[in-house]
Amino acid sequence: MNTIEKIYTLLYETYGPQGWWPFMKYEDFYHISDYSFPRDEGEVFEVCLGSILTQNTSFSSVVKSLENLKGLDALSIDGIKSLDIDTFKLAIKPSGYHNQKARYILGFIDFFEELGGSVPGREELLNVLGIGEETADSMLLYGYNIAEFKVDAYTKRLLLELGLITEKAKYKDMKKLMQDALAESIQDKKELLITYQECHALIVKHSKIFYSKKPYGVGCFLKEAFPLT
DNA sequence: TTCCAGGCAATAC
DNA sequence: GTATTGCATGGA
Repeated sequence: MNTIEKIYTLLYETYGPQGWWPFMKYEDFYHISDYSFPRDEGEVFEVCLGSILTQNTSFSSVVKSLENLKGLDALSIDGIKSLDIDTFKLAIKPSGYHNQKARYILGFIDFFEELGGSVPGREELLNVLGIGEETADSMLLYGYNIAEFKVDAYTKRLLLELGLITEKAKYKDMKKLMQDALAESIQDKKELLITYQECHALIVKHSKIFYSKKPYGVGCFLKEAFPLT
């Protein structure tokens, strides 16, 4: 087992399955151990919407925005389109950058509707204003069930602290590192997809505890298990 | 009060 | 291609 696989195993044994993506219709927003989601276009859109809203923002703030939209009966494409722009901005205000994100979301809706239910390519997504590498991978991984590993600030912080990358590592470097390592002993496509989904979620779960404030990694059992590997 | 959150685009070299 | 800056709110 390679180091990344060992890290994943330790995290999974510690925290259990996370069951991302969280959905608003559930009491606790998650569907632990149920990987049949998303199961319709509306849920795919909810993941994409959340992916944009959560940019540089805590998910608890995103939940507030989603609840605002739900309260306006606007947690859907048609719902959002029925709102006037100021009402929409106000609803997503808790997530920050509401002026930008409102533009991004409306632009994405146009793109999403043109897809007509087909699966967008990664490059295609990256051409949409407001969608960068992480957001694209978030949509593909959790919205479209495509095995594109999602790297975020936590992932970099953790890999850095464990000495597995250098400060210069780019998004695509870290993504390849994670994907290749996790794919090493997994042949089944669905199992690999679920592993990518769980792994990112577990990294966030773990990092919220040990890598949110400096100095990073104090008390982190991964650092003890893999001292400067 | 400061720091950080499940980033991205525009701009300047 | 790399570095810097603006975008904004909420919680610890």
